[in-house]
Amino acid sequence: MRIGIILPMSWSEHAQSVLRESGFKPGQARAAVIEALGDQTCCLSVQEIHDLVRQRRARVGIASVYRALETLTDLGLVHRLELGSGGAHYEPAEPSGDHHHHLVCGECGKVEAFSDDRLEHAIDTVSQTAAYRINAHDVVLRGRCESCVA
Amino acid sequence: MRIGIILPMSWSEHAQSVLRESGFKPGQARAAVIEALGDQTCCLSVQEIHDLVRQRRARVGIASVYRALETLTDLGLVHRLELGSGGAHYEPAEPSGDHHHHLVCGECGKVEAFSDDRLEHAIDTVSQTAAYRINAHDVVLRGRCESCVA
DNA sequence: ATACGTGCAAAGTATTTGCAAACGG
DNA sequence: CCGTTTGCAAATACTTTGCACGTAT
Repeated sequence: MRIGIILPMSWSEHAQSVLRESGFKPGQARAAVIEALGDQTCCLSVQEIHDLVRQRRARVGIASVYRALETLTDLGLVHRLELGSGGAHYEPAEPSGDHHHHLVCGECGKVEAFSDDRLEHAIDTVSQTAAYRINAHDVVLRGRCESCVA
Repeated sequence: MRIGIILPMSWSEHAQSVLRESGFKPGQARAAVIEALGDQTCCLSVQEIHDLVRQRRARVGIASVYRALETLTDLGLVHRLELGSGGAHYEPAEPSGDHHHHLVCGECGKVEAFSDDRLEHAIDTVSQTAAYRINAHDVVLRGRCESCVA
């Protein structure tokens, strides 16, 4: 066995590399979606992603954005979130498996990330007990953000 | 102050009583939605609710179902769930505040309820620490159900 | 060459809204 | 009566699909 040199790789590079290895051909639209997501730490709506993509490359159709997001989701490169605000949100998935959950303000719609080891541990325990073979989970805390409470 | 006699009250009766106290007038469509939900222990899609409602009373429009569900959700009488399957799901909210979470099979779409004290506790702790004023939370575990794994 | 990727427009769902008629207090 | 509730149809929002053309191998 050969031991490779481990180089720091951004999420965008990682995503492109997984796509290539999975037999996908490079394309402008998908690359632009990956670039847009690569800059994010938390989730974006499809509309927001489309807007970002258009800032860099004109004439990318919304359909291509949806198609790219579906492909990336299937490969486990992005997570799809349903926050109850009418449209799905997407965010890059950490290759390490690390992940966070979300706080959603019901007033202004702001979304923030949080993570908590105890919560993750509790979920892992439940997942092992369940009759289902669990491979993913989402936690959404809903309330009002600081600004909206004031 | 008068102390009332506490009678066991079904969720349906409770919901009707809250509506009355909140100044809503009785109506056939909303009553039918409440009846349909009252029989459930777990969540139903809007389509399923509409179908159940129509089994008992013909000519109830889907719009009335949506309106009833919105009202009930606003009053905290039902919980709305986004399971990622394209449409929202609704279930009666226990007046006691007790609640459960959901296991979703990505293969066949089956949804089951589960609850876990340790998980609730972890969520409560996080909720108190957060900058947001949290008033609700959802947990969804995704995977494959027993039948689909086999 | 051949198959995949993309933009556009059209089709599909899911949900909301406008409105006149029915209904309850 | 008067305001609420409702059914229907139309409108809107979100997402998927069909198709012709571009592009990479």
